[in-house]
Amino acid sequence: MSSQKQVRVRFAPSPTGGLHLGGVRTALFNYLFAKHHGGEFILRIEDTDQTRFVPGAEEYIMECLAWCGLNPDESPVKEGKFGPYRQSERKPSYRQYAEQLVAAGKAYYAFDTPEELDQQRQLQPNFRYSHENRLDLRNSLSLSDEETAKLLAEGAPHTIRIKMPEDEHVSFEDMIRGRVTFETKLVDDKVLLKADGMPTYHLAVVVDDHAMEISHVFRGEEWLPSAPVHILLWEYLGWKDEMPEWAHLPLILKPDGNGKLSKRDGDRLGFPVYAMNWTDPKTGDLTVGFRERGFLPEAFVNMLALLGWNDGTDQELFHMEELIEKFSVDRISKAGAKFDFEKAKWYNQEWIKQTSNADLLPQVNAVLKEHGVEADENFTNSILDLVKERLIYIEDFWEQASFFYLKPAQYDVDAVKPKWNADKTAFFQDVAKTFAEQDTWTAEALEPLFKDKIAASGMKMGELMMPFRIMLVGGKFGPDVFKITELLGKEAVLDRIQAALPQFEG
RNA sequence: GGCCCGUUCGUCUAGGGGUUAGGACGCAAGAUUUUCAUUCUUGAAACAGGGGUUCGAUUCCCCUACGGGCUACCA
Repeated sequence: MSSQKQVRVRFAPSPTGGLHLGGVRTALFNYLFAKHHGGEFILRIEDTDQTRFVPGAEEYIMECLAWCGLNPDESPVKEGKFGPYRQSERKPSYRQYAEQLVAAGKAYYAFDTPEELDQQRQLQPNFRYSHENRLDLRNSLSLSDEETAKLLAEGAPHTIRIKMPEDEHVSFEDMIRGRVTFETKLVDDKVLLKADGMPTYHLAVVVDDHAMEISHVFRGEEWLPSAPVHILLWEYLGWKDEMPEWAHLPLILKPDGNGKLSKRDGDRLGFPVYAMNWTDPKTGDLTVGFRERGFLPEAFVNMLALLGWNDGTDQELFHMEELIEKFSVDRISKAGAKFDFEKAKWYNQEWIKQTSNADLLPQVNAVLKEHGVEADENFTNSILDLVKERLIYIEDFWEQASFFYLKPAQYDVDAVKPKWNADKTAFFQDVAKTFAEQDTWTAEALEPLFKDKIAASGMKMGELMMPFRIMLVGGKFGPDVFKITELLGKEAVLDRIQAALPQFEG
């Protein structure tokens, strides 16, 4: 039945927590599945009255998705036929369905206050609101109809809870895990509608998925224990035949130790956990995101897709089109995956190598600007050719190439001074003189010139190449020294030789 | 505690009744190089344990252990 359905999938983040690795990956897998099957990807905001007012949170989510290239077909900003796309704006329908369940005997009014329930939990360590004790608590099952009617008429605060069957098995076929079975007697009577009239996730997700004709649900494994509640709800609401297929994704775990990856782990271990910079609305603390840390979205998405999925070959680098084409649910692994930041960095490095200069240049220019440098694009483009494969992050460009733009502020004198002598000074004065007269300023022309002089001087190559490099660069690193010489240009090279010599002699 | 899910190198994983158990990251060594990086080559490194089933189990089944998730009027 579902195989004939239009594939429609949704991502339903809450606006309170920012978009971390797990969230983006859930969005990604939803997206890949939908697009692989030519279906639609819908963004629904799972907000409530309390959480909807986090300033900018919704925009943040949409910006993250856009950065990752996961553009929803429908969303709060791109409306379609299944709106509204914010849970807070769908409020009226939830109560109606909850009442419908009560009328059908599948749910009931519960008048217990949170305080009363807390008390129960104190008394009984394993307290569950369930068939075992629901008749001892204050609800429409234990009270007479008159009492219930009276309480409702008085406007007594109440919730609506699902009435779990006493002894049934609920089972379903998970697309990733196969058949999963639960005993209803061990599941509690979850609250469906809160006293404030807002639905809990359990009610909202079922009502919304039905209204939006969702065909497949991909969500984190942490939802697996509440799946029986959702399955029963689909059934009780009379929508059993329209129920989506389920897939519970393995969790992303801490790199060290155990447990779900959290924002704290990033701070502790020095890597991002959010797609983009995230400011905690409560504490005001800023957590650096992958984007700001210098990740290419292609690398970020690629890395996330391969965390728990592979195409069965040794291929590790995929662009989005390829991921869509090759995505397949039965290649999703079952076990949680520890996040490895080293591997994430490797993906980024590989993607920088793969990305054209033209695409990289705007970001490189931004890095230069941060350091107060404005430069000719062609000049930067040539430098990029030289240093591209050394970059793990775009920001590394500055570390690897700043000497092209700025004369070294200090030199690694320890590397040259001890072995310096008057012959070397003379050698470089001679080089400077020859270079000054040189017309063809290319690496190919300059290199033989320089090497001939070395041969003539009787000194060793290493004794003179290294000082030359340090004159130009400041340290013992960087690309081919004659390429640097070429790009720097005659004037700058001569200037740097003269600037460095006194330092080496001292 | 209860329920549910999981378990192949340190990490991400491929594989699957008979394999030298493959790849990648990281690590180590070597080659190249005027430096650093890149690149290339090589190396160390894994089937959680115990029972079955079987001629044969890392692969299938069960148990145990371990890990994780959930157990809110949060999602």
